[in-house]
Amino acid sequence: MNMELSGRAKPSPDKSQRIMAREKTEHDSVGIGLNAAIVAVLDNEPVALVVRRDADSAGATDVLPFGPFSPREHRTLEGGLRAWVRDQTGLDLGYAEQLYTFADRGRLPDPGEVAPHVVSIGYLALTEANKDHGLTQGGWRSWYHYFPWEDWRRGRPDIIANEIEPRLKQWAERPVAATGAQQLIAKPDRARMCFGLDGSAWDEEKVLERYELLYEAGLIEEARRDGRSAAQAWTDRPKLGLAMQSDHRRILATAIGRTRAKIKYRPVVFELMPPDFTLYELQKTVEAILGPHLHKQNFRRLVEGAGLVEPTGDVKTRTGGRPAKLFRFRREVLLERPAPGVRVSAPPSRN
Amino acid sequence: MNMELSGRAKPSPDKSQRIMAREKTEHDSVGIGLNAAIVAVLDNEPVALVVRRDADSAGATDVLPFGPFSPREHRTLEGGLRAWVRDQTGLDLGYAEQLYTFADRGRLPDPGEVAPHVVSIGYLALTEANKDHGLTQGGWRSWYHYFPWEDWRRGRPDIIANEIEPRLKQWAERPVAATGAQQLIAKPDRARMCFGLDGSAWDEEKVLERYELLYEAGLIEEARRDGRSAAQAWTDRPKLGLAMQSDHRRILATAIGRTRAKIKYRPVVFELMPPDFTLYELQKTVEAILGPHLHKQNFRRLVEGAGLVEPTGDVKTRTGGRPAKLFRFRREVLLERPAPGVRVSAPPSRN
DNA sequence: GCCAGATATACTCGTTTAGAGCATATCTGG
DNA sequence: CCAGATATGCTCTAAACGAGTATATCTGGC
Repeated sequence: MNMELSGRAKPSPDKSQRIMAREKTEHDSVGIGLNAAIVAVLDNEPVALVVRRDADSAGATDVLPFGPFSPREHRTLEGGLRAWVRDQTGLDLGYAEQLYTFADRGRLPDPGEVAPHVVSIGYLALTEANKDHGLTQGGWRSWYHYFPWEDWRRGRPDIIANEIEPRLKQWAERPVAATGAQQLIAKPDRARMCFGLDGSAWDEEKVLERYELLYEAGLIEEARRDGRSAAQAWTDRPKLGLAMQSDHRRILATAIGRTRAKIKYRPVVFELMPPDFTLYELQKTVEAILGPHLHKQNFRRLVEGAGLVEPTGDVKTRTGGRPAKLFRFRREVLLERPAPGVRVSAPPSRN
Repeated sequence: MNMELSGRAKPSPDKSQRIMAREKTEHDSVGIGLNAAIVAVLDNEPVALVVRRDADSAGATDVLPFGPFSPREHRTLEGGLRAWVRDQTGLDLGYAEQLYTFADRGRLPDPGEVAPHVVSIGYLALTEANKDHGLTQGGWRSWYHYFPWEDWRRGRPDIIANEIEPRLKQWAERPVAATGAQQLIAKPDRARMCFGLDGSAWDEEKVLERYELLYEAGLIEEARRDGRSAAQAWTDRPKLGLAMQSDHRRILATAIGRTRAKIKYRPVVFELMPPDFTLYELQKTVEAILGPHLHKQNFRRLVEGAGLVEPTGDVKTRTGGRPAKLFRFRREVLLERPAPGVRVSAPPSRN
C-alpha cells in the first residue's frame, strides 16, 4: 500500500496545533435553528404541517414548525427537535431524519448591521395524518400549494407551460453577469433539465433544483424579498406557489425531494400508513408522493414479492367492489435484505 | 382537496408570533465547525486527506481538515469550506457536497463546565489524487486504516471473525439497561445486519451504522474516550482501526458510506479520475471504493452502454497486453438522462 | 333475485436487463 | 516466433419488468 506519496504526510506538530487552536478561539457564535418538514398523506393529498398565516395580510407567510436548538437542554439535535415539536404542536414524531443544513442568506436584515446569524438544520419527519387529534398548533396543508409545478397527478400542470416556461426562457436568454462566476451548466440547459422542457424527461426528485432555479431566475416571492434584481420584472404575473418565511420553502423542497427519492429504496411509505391498509391504499399513498399513476397489478406483485407486507387475514368491504384484503407492514424486512423499497419505475413520459 | 381537516389550521396570530419571538431571543450561541472528508483514489487505494499525528504519542490522533465557519467572512457554507481548505492544504476542491451535521456529544470536556458547544458540519469532497502537488499540510491516508473491517477487496477481512464478531456477540447478550430506552431493533439483530454475521448479507453502504454500533458497544477508542462504561472491558485486545480526534471518524464513516452509495447512481467516479483513463482503470477505482470485484466484461458494457464515456481515440500501451483504449467522461450525460451512475450489482456473497 | 357496474386479484406474455462465460485481438518478453 | 497477459467483442440464460387478459366478489338498481 502506498500511503506515503505525499512528502508532507506528517506535518510538524505546531501546524496541526494551530488548526486546533483556531477551532477553540476563532469561532463566530451563531444560533442553531431546527426546522421540521413534517409530512403526511391525508385523503391522497401529500401534506406538510405548517403554521398558517393569511397570505393576503401584508407580508405574512406560512412557516414550518421551527425552534432553537439548545445544547444545554438537549443532548442530541434530533432529541431537541422531538421535544419542541411535541411542545408546540402536540405531535409525537415517529420517523425523522436530518435533511440539510442551510446557512446561506440572501441578504442581512439591515445592510449595516451584522445580524446574529442563524443556521437552519432541516429535518424530515414522516407521520400518519390521522394522528393529528392532538394538534395544538398548525395544520396540514398540501405541499402542492407551495409547489404547484410538482403536481403531476393530473398530467403536466399547466403552470409550467403557461407561466414557468416563458419566464425561464427569457431568463435563460439574458447574458450571464460578467462576475466571473463559473457556470457549470448553461442556463437554457438547466431550465430544460429541471422542468422537462423541449421533450426532456421530468425527474420528480429534482424538487430542490427546480426551486433554486426559480429563485435564481427571480421568479418567486422569496427572491424578490431577498432583493434579487431579476425578481422585479414579473410583478404583474401570477405568483408561482405560496411563499414561506425565511428559507422554509427551500427546506420543504428538500423534504419533498428526499421523500420522493427515499420512498423508492427504503420502506418509508409505511410511516405514512395506518397499521392496516389495502394494497390500493398503499399505491394511492405512493402516487400522492411521486405523482404519476402506477400499474396496479405490477405494483401489487412488486410489494408482495419483496415481502414488504403480509395479509392480516381481514378484508375491507365497502370498497365498491370485491373486498380488498388488508395488509400490514412486515417489520422483519428491516432485518433481512439490505434495502427494500417500493421500487417503482418511471411511468411512460407524458410530456 | 381537503386541507382544512384540522380545526386549528389557522392559529391565532399571537401564537405564531411567539414562535418567532423565541427564535430571535432564545438561541444559544454555538460555534460552527466545517469538516471536510476529502477523498481520492491513489494506486487503487481509497484515501482521505488527513493531518497525521503519531498514534503512539500519548493521545494524539489523526484529524480531518477542519476549520470554523464565519458568517461574516463567507456568504455560504461551501464557500467557507473551499476557502480554508485552500488556505490550509493548498488544495482547490472540485466536487463537494454536504454530508451531515453532527452536534451530539458523548460528554463535555469537563463535567462541571459548560463548554462552548461546537456543531460540526461534515462535507464530502472528491478529487483526483495526483493533484496533490500543492499540498502544504496533511497527507493522503487509506481510509481502511480507520475502518479495517470495510476492506473486502481480498475477501472478508479477518478482523470481523477474529475480533469484532466475538466482542459484539458478548455485547449483544448483555441485557439492555432499564432506562426505558426503546430499542427498535434488538442488539443481536443489529450486529448481524451490520456486519453480515450468521449468513446475513454484507451491505457496503452501512459504514456509519457499523461505526455507530461499534461505538455503542464500546469497542472503539472513541467510546472509551467519551467515557462509555462498556469500553473498558476490551483494553487488552487489539484496537479496531485507528481512532481520530473528536467525531472525525464518524464523519469519515459518513463520507465513505455516501461515496459508496452515490457512485452507483450518479457519475461521481469521474471526479476521482484523470481526464483520460482506460476502462480497467475506471473499474479498479470503482472497486477501490466499493470493495469487491466486478465482472470486467459486464462493467464495460454497462459503462459504455450508459453513454458515460467516449473514446478519446488514443490507446494506452504498456498495459502488459493488448493496448487499452483511452476514454474520457462524457459530460453531456449530465444533460440527458436524469441520473446515470455506475450501477454495479452486488457480487456473489463471499461470506 | 338478478344483472350491470365497479373493484380486487390472479395469471400470462413478450421485452429488457443483468450475470456469467467463451472467443478473439493485440501487445510484451523471452 | 511463441507463451503469457491483457483488452475487447459476442453469446447464452435467467430474472426482472412493463403491459395486457381473465376471473372473483362486492354494491346498487330494477
